[in-house]
Amino acid sequence: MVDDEPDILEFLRYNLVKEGYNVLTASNGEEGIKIAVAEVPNLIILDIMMPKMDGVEVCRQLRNRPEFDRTVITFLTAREEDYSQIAALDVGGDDYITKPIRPRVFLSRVKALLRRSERAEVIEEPDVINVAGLIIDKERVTVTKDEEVIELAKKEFELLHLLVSKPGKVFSREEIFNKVWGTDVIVGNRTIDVHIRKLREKIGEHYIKTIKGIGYKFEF
Amino acid sequence: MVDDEPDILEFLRYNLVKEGYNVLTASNGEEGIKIAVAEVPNLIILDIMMPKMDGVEVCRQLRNRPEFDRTVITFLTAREEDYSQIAALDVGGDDYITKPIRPRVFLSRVKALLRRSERAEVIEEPDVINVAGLIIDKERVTVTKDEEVIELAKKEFELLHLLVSKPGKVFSREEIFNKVWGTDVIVGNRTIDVHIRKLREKIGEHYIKTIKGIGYKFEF
DNA sequence: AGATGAGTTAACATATTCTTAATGTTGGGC
DNA sequence: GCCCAACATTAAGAATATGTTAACTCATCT
Repeated sequence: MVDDEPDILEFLRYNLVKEGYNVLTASNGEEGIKIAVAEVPNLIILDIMMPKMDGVEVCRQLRNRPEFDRTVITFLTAREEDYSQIAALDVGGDDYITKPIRPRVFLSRVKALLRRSERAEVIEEPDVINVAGLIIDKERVTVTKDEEVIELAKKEFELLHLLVSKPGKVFSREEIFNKVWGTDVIVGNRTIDVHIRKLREKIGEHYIKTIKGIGYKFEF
Repeated sequence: MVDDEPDILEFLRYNLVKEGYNVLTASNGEEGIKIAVAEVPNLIILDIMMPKMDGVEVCRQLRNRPEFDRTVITFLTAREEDYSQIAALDVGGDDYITKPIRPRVFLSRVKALLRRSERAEVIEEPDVINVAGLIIDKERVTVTKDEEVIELAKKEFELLHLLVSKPGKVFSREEIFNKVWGTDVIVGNRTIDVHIRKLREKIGEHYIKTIKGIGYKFEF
C-alpha cells in the first residue's frame, strides 16, 4: 500500500491488519516499487495523488515487469478527480477506490480483489509451472530445461514441486517431511539431503539453496 | 494484580469484580509470578513499591518468558516517585496508574488496556517487517536493503528480528538470551556482542545501537 | 529368478555457524 | 583526567548441520 499521507496509511493498515492481512506500506512511489519488487505481494494499493511519482506511474512501471503480470493493482482516488480513473485503468489497474474511505466498504473491496487474485492463481495452476527457465510438468512428472527433458523420480518431483510452489520461501525439514512424506512415515534425517542431491544433480546446482539450520528454498 | 497492601488489593478487587472481571490477587512478587505463569492472565497489574521483589522486577521476569510477550502489564505507583515510571516502561511495562486511585478512572483505564490486549491477540505477527529501509522477511529469512538481498545466519536473523519487533525498545542482554537462545542454553556473555558485530557488518553499522549497561536497540 | 530403479540408510567428509577466550577500546562516574 | 566495568573486536576451534558416497532393501518388470 503506497500513500504519501501517513494518517491514511496508518488508518488503512490498522483496519487491514485487524482482519489478518499482512500489510507492507510505503510512503512514496519509489519505495513502493522497491518493496513490491522485493516481496511480490498479492494486492497492491496505490494512491494516485502523490508528489514526485504518482500512483499511475508506479502502476505502469510495475506492469512492465513480468512478475506483476497477474498481481491485482487498485488505486485510491478522491471522488472529484474521476478523469484519473481512465488513466489508471488504461495503465493496467484493476480497480479504484474513492476517498473518503469507509472502512467496511474498503475491507470488502480488498477481500473481493484478493479473491480475484487467488482465483487467477488457481486457474494458472494447471499442471505446468514455468519458473527460472524450468518447465515443471506435473502430469508427465518431468522438468524441461533448455529444451532438454529431465525425468525425475516421484519423490524427487514432489520435493521440487513443493519448493517451487512458493519460490523464495524457506521450507523447514519438518515441513518438507510432512508435505512430501506425510506425517505417519518416519525416515532417517539424511533422506532429504540425498534427494536434494539427486535433484541438484539432475536440474543443476544453483536452483535449490540450503539455509543452514532452517531448511531449503528454491530460487532463481 | 499484585500488591502488598491487603486494603488496596481488596478495594480494587471489589471494583473490578463488580464490573464483571475475573481477578486473581497476590500479595508479593513471587506469588504473583507463580499465579501469572499458571494462569496467563490478559492484564497484569503490579504495585511498584513492594518488599523483597518490586513490581519492576516482577515485570522484567515475566517479560523474559515468551508467553508474556503480548500480555499487557501496568504498574501502580505513588504520584511522587515518578522516576519509577522510567524504569517501569524500560522494563516492558505498558502503562502506569498513579495512586491515590480513583475507582472510575482506574476502571476506565483497565478497560482501555484490556481492549488493547484483545487487539494485540488478534493481530498475528506479520511475516514481513519494513523499517528504516530494511525489508525483513521471516518466510524467506532474508533482509533486503537497497534492492540488495542480504543473507543472514539463523541466530543473526533471530536476533535482528527480535530487535526490530519493537524498534526503539532497549532489549537487555538477559531478554535477548531468553528470547533468542532460550532459557535452558547457557552461553558466554561475549556471544551476543559477536553476533551483534556480524549483524552490523552485514546490514550496516548504524541500525543497532548499544545502550551501555542496559542492552541494545534497533533504531532508524 | 534375475534385472532394474526408486527409496532409504549409514558412515564419513565438509562447511558453515556458533562460541570462546584473549586482547583492545570506550564512556561515564569520581 | 583517571579508572574500571562494560562493550568491541578478532581469530581460532568446537559444535552442528548438511553433503556425499556407496551399499542395501524392496517392489516391479521381464
